Amino acid sequence: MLQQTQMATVLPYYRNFLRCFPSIEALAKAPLHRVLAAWAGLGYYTRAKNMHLAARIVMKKFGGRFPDDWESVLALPGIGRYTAGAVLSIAFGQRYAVVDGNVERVLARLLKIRANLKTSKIQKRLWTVAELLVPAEAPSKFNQGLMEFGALVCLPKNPQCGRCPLTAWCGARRHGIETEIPSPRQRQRTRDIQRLVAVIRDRNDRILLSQRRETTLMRNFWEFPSWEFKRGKPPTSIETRQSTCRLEGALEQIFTIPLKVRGAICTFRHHITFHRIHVQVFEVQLQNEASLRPSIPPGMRWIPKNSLNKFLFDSASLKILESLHDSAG
DNA sequence: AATCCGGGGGA
DNA sequence: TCCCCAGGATT
Repeated sequence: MLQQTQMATVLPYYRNFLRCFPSIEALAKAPLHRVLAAWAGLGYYTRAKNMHLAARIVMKKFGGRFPDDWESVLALPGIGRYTAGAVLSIAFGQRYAVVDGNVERVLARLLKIRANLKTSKIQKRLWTVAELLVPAEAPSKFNQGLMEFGALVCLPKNPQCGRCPLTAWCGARRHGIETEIPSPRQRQRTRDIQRLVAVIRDRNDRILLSQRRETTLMRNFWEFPSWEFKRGKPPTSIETRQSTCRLEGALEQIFTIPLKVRGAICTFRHHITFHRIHVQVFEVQLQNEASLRPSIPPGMRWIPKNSLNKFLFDSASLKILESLHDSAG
């Protein structure tokens, strides 16, 4: 859970997760959708999938007992060099190093490394140093202490050199360049994506939802039928008419029943990593009021409005749901 | 050895 | 908008 996610963000999820799945066995036996439900809102959902799979592997291959050797731990899905080191040192007291974002920064300042820390050359150096530093005695305390030191004292923006016990050994401090290290990382260029969302209702005020299956991305999550288009630049509000046509075209390809785009419900932007998704939500109605059993594509379901809360949604879909409540009064 | 990964929180 | 976060997998 803590991979690329701050401690304060993780804690409530962690507590709830352990309530839901108090043991490896409980986690392994649970269906994936229940694991994802406990993860919903935390992001990077492949972590949940990996942890679930890892629990099943531990049950099958290690009889439910978490392995305590480097190769076995590292081979588990979702566990890389950092997590393997953390588990082996903290849970099993073995002498392995950890280099997370905090340790990276602390060591880079101590060693006065001005280069990009993400290159494999520098990473290799940082890991080598961390492995030299970690003591055989209480590696758990050393590793956690080093990470905590980075989080509380050797801060990214305002390093607390005034109350740092290591200034005498700090190369960056000696040259007065502690705020210039680590060097700014190069950012991914954000990509604009246009997403057209159809809120389709039937005569009983049920709403059509589809579940993501084909994709590995956010699989099992439910969403409103939607179509995405890559953009060179963000769409403008003037393009609503164009979007309507585009959505109608997409609907025609999927549905055999006549549908009519009524109008826009809301528009908002949703950011995911380096994607900037311009979401346009449209109200869509069944044209043929007489069709009692409107045939819908596989993977889609009519959901009564009052049971929407039983389904797993990502953040963007939750925003749409909120707007529906708002517009419904 | 880069590059990508479809998250979220805080400033 | 920018920056960071107890990184991992893929190519």
